[in-house]
Amino acid sequence: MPELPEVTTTTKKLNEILPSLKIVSVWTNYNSSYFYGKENIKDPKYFAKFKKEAIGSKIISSYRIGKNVLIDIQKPKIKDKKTILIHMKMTGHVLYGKYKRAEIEEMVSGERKKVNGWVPVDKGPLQDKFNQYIRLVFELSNGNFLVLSDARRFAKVCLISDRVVKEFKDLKGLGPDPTEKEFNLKRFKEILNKKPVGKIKSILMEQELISGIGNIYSDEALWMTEIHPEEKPSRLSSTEIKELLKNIKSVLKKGIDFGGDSTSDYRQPDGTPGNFQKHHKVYRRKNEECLKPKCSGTISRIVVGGRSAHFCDTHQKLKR
DNA sequence: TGCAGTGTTGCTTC
DNA sequence: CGAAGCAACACTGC
Repeated sequence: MPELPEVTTTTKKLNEILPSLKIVSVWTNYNSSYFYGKENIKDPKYFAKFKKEAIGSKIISSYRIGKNVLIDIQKPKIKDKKTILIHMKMTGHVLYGKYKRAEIEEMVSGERKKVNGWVPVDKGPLQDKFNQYIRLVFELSNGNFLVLSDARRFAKVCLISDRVVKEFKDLKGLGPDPTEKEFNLKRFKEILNKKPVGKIKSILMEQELISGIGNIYSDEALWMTEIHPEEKPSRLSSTEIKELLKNIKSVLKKGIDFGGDSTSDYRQPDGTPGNFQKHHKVYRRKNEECLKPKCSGTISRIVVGGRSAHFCDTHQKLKR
C-alpha cells in the first residue's frame, strides 16, 4: 500500500490528532509477527516489553522516515523518549477512531471475528474488511483508539529505545529522502553513478539508494520524463537526469497534495481514501491510451525487478 | 480458477 | 564476491 506520500499523509494526520494523548492500554493478537527487540529478531516475548513501555506514555509526535511511520512517546518524569516504528508493508492501515472497548478487546483476544468500528468514510464492505484485520490496538486517554489493521500480516512494529532513532537498524540503511532540499542534482547523480548499468526503475525503488519511492510513483515519474523503466543510468543525458529529479519531486508532492493513492486500499487514519489514483498517467493503465498530449501510444506492462512496470510504448523507448 | 498486488527479506543462482 | 532472480509472507479482488 504505502509509499512516501501515503506514509506522509498518515503521519501528518496522526500528528494533528495524537500529540499530548496518553496510551492507556495496548492489545495485540499477533505477537509473533509484530514485535522486534533491539536485535531486530521476531520474538513474541518482546510484546511484553513493548506494552510496558507504551502504557502510561504520552504521545509526543508522529513523523515519517522512508516508508516508516514513527511515533515518539515519553513516560512521565523520564527524560528519554522512546519511538514506536510501524512499517505498513502491503496491507497495513494505521487508523484512528471510536470503537466499543469491550468489542475490540474481545476481538483482539480472538473471541470475536470482527467489530463494528468507526472508520467513518467507507460505508461499503471495506469498512468491515479493515475492522476484521485489526492486529494491534492502542487505547488512548480521550477514549478513542489507534489501531493497526493488516490483512496480510506483513506489517512490522518495533520499539526503538536508542536515543538516536536514525541509528536503528531499519532506518540506518535508508538512502536520502527525495523530498528534502538536500536531495539535489549533485546527490541524485552520485546515486545514479553507483548503478550505471542497473535498471532505472529498480534503482528508484531501492530504499538503500533513495528512500520512499515505490511502484506507483516510479512509474509515474518515468512516464513524465519519457524514460523506459529498464533504461540504464549511463545512457541518460544530463538533461534527462535533471528532469527526472524534478519529476520525482513533483509527483511525490502531488501524491501528498491529493492525500495519497488509494488504487489498492490505502486509507488515511480517519478512513478517508486518498485521491492520487484519479490522476495516474500510467500506473495500472495497461492497454489504455497514453495521456501525454499528442502522443498516440498505448500503455504496456512488463515485469522489472519482479515488479510490474507500466510505460508508454511510444514516448518511453529504450535507447539502443 | 488463477493470477496479480502498494513492500521487504533472505536464500539461491549466475 | 556482488548482482540478480525468485519465493515467501497471507489474503483479496478481478
